[in-house]
Formats: sequence, C-alpha cells, structure tokens
Amino acid sequence: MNYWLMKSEPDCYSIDDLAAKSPAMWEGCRNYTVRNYFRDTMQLGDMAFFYHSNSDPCGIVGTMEIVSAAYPDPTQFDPSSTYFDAKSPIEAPRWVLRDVSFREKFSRVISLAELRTIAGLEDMHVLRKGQRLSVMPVTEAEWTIVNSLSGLRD
DNA sequence: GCCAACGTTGGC
DNA sequence: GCCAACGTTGGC
Repeated sequence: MNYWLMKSEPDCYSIDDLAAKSPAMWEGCRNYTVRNYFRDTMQLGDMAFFYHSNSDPCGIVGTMEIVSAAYPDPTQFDPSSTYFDAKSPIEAPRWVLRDVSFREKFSRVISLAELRTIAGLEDMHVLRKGQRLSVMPVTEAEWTIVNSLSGLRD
C-alpha cells in the first residue's frame, strides 16, 4: 500500500467538488512522471491527501482513496477540453488517470507553512524547493504524522 | 504579478 | 543526443 499527495487548484476542482460527486476521475495530468505513477506505481486502495494549490492558504484539506486501475484519460481525445492532446493517438493513449473516492475533509487546512514546522516532515516531497509534480509519493510515517495533527477532526 | 525551478520541444 | 528557448507550475 502506498500513500500520495495530489494537487488541485480549488478554483478549478476542490475537495468539495469531490465530496459532492464521488468517485471521480482525476483527469488532466499531462506530466510523464505523474503518468508513470498512475500507470505503474499506484495500487487499488492506496490513500492520498487532497492538496489545494494556488489558494489561500495552500495546503492539505482532506483524504481520498484510489479506487480504480489506470485507464486512458478521455479528456485527451476531446477537442473541446482544455486537456485535449492532438498528439495522443487513440490506439496508444499517452495519458492515463485513476478514479478517486472521497474519504474525509479535515476541519481545517494544514497549510504549507504549518507543514514546514512539523518534526518528521522535513523530507516531505511537497516541501522541497522547486518541486512541481501534481502527484507525489508520501511515506507511511508522513501520512501518520499529518493525520495525527490536532484539530483535524471535530 | 513576479519569478525560480524544471519539464518539454525542436533545431542542429 | 545535446542544449537553448520556451512554457508551465505554483509559492509568495
């Protein structure tokens, strides 16, 4: 079993959107490292943090579960989609996705600034300077620490 | 809105 | 296959 952190801009797609319609396709990832995570590394039943990027504040807002195998992202074939990729042949799709299912919304945002202050999270991928992956691995220890922070659950 | 970081593209 | 130019991400 693996743990993940997955980013979305809440103006585009927030944890409330997922809570309102779950499971849902985690669509639109157009990065080969992320594609390989989706295709090769993720497993059914893996858990992920939902992270709000480009928001105030940025941070972890809840959890979800990976509930499908990898399959082609339909938006790559849809000319009306912002994620359309004309170079992706339908018989050999470039981009895959996973279905995710809402699990929990925390009662507060664990901001990036707070994450930086917590012992045991020093090596967390999301805290590294310059990292830009929208999906990144989280260790079991990091998962446990974040989930045990005070005030996450009423 | 700025800019650092870094992935991608394309000419050679 | 190198690498410069360009585009994107995302925190601030």
